Amino acid sequence: MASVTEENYLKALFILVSERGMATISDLSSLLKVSLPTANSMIKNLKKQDLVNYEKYKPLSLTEKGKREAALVLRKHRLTEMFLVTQMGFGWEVVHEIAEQIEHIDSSIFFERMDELMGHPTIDPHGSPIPDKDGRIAEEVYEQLSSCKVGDKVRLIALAHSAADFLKYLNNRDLQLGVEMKVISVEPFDGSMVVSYSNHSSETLTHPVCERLRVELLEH
Amino acid sequence: MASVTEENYLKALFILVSERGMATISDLSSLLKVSLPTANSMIKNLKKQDLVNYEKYKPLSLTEKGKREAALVLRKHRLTEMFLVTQMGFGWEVVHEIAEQIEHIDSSIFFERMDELMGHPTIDPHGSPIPDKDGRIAEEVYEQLSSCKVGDKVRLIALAHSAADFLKYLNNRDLQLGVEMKVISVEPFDGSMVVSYSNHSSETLTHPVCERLRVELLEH
DNA sequence: TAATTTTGTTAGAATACTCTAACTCCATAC
DNA sequence: GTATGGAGTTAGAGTATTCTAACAAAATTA
Repeated sequence: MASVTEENYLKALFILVSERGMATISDLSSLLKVSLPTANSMIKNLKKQDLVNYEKYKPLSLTEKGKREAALVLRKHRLTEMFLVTQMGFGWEVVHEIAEQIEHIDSSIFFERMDELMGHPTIDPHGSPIPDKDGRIAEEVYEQLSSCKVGDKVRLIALAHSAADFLKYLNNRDLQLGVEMKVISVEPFDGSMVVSYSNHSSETLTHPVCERLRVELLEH
Repeated sequence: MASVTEENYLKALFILVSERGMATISDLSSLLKVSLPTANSMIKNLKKQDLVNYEKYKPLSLTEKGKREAALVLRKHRLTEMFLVTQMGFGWEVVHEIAEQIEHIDSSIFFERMDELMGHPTIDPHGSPIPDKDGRIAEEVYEQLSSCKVGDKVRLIALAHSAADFLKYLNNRDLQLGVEMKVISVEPFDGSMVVSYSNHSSETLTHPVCERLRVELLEH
């Protein structure tokens, strides 16, 4: 079985590829905060195990085997996050850190019991899909809030990132998954948006925020 | 902070010393299933960090600092075992394996929340005391069943070991913590005992089993 | 296209943990 | 009291993961 380090590389690769369509060694190196040669040699190692496709100077991808391994780690991560929120009462802004560690626990009964206790959830507390036991994962087909137009009514479905700072920012504005929002105006210069929702009649969100909010279009 | 490996050495040392009064490098080596030279060099490393007292060819002990570190790992282990049993519905025979991994998670809020959700338990599912946040641990003052005499009435309070095989053996005989037992007879030859409890009127327990059952004397 | 910057690679080394082989110390048995 | 066996030690090496330094390839910019 893959080591903790290897699992982290596979997971990072999986996330990079699903977010940007591709990944390079320097993407990995900066995401995992290791030097370029370190990432380089780990990639060679993973290639040898038939977990990544790799040719010198070419972009990286996961093999089927690698995808499956990565998705199973992601499954453990997201089940854990959901467990921490729904069963242990943690806020969504703290669970990522803990789940980063628990995702490497090697115990199928532990995660199966979590899954069972929660009634087999399909998304984590940030709206990301939880892969199934075979490593299959639902496509994320949501739009970014930043691509919406003035007048659009949308529902907040998921977040593209789950850094604590970002989640606290949302907490401070009462922005939770499921909230229905209306786009009041869009600033062409910097892409910031003014939106209304619940009892917030006019909240300004900067472009980096709007990019990370994934929404379902209700009407426009 | 101590690495996972270091934590395992400290915990092993703590348990050996509290069970046998002392520990040697070969005790450690066999408990942790590493070679003697491996244990030897790790002990030198721990001595350098002022976690163990060690002089060449002499028995080992933990420094105050080492005891505290070890007790905090044990706290995480035992809180986890209790959580797995009381909050997640696992049997006491499977929790040790999972707790062996979770005890190394570095997150005080995680374990504090466990503790809180369970109402600050003082013992784990096998009757062993849970050290407090400062690493203080209650003395275990119980007797071994093996030291009891014919006619003694006792209550099962704790187990000296928690290997799955042993716990399944107890499960098969409906032996749980709290059960009141009476010593019917003792076989001088091999130290095995016949006891009665609940709806078991005559159950034979071998000496290794009786040694591992910790009891409180009710009357004799 | 030539120059520059970014990205990727190789070489060589450090740290943590592990091992086997070979030797030494020490307690105990005769 | 010496021989012997178990316990402890040292030396030397291997694996996994990481780094820096130096160089090469590819992409971008001028």
